Amino acid sequence: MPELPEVETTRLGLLPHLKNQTLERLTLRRDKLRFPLEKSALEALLPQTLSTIERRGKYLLFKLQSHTLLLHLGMSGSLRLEPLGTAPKTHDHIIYHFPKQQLHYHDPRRFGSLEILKEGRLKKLGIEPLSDEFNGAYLHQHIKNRKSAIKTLIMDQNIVVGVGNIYASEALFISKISPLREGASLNIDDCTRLCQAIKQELTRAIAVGGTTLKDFIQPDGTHGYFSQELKLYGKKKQNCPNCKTPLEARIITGRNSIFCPNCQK
DNA sequence: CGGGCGTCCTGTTCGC
DNA sequence: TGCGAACAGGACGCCC
Repeated sequence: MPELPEVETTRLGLLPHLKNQTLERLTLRRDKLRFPLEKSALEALLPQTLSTIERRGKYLLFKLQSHTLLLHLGMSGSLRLEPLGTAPKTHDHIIYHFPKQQLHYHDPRRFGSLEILKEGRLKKLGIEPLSDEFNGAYLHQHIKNRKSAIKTLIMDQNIVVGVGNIYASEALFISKISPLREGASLNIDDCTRLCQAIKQELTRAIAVGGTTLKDFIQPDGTHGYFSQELKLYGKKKQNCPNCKTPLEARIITGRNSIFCPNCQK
């Protein structure tokens, strides 16, 4: 479930501990995650200093001197710092060894990935949702000829990155737009409201995540999810928090989608 | 290129 | 109560 806020919170939690530390080696405990792990190529790169950790969409970029390691958490991935010598738990697939601690990549469903960043790998990604470029005009331009449901379009990483099923549903609820509407049916004003809602939700979630940063270095690996704040997620069969109409659940492009048929038009 | 769907996985929740 | 089935979900590949 990591969407942009969880990835950003992870980045912010790790950075003070790992910036400018030497990544001495990696332990790869399986041959593949989502993709085969490039074992020999990864081993050949190390040791190297980790200069910083950046984020692009839902990807974490571990910047080494000569290369960048690209990590995606998939839907069940998490990272946690552990003392040197800590034994891996079930589903800890990768261990990053640093001089004073080790970083465990944990991912029960193994939808995540680790690869050496190659030229062009991220070139199709859309813009960052928290950038100034992401606004009503940009969104309108990119969806005005599209027949797909608006929810599918804001989750399309080629248009805007970082928005997954949870925050897409929340943002549509806040902006009172039905997730079922065709992209082309939204006018500039709809797009502006939706952009603002996306930015607001992501920003709030990062802020809440920031208050629970310590969780990322706890052995349980708990994330700073925003779950108490979510208005719809996990609430099928409940009533709209605004108007008390029963919430509706529909599958949109294979994703369960919850919305209020009264508030969201 | 757009759009729809299947696929990868396993822990959790659901329904009989 | 206990069991198996369905579900959860990001990104990519495939097909039309």
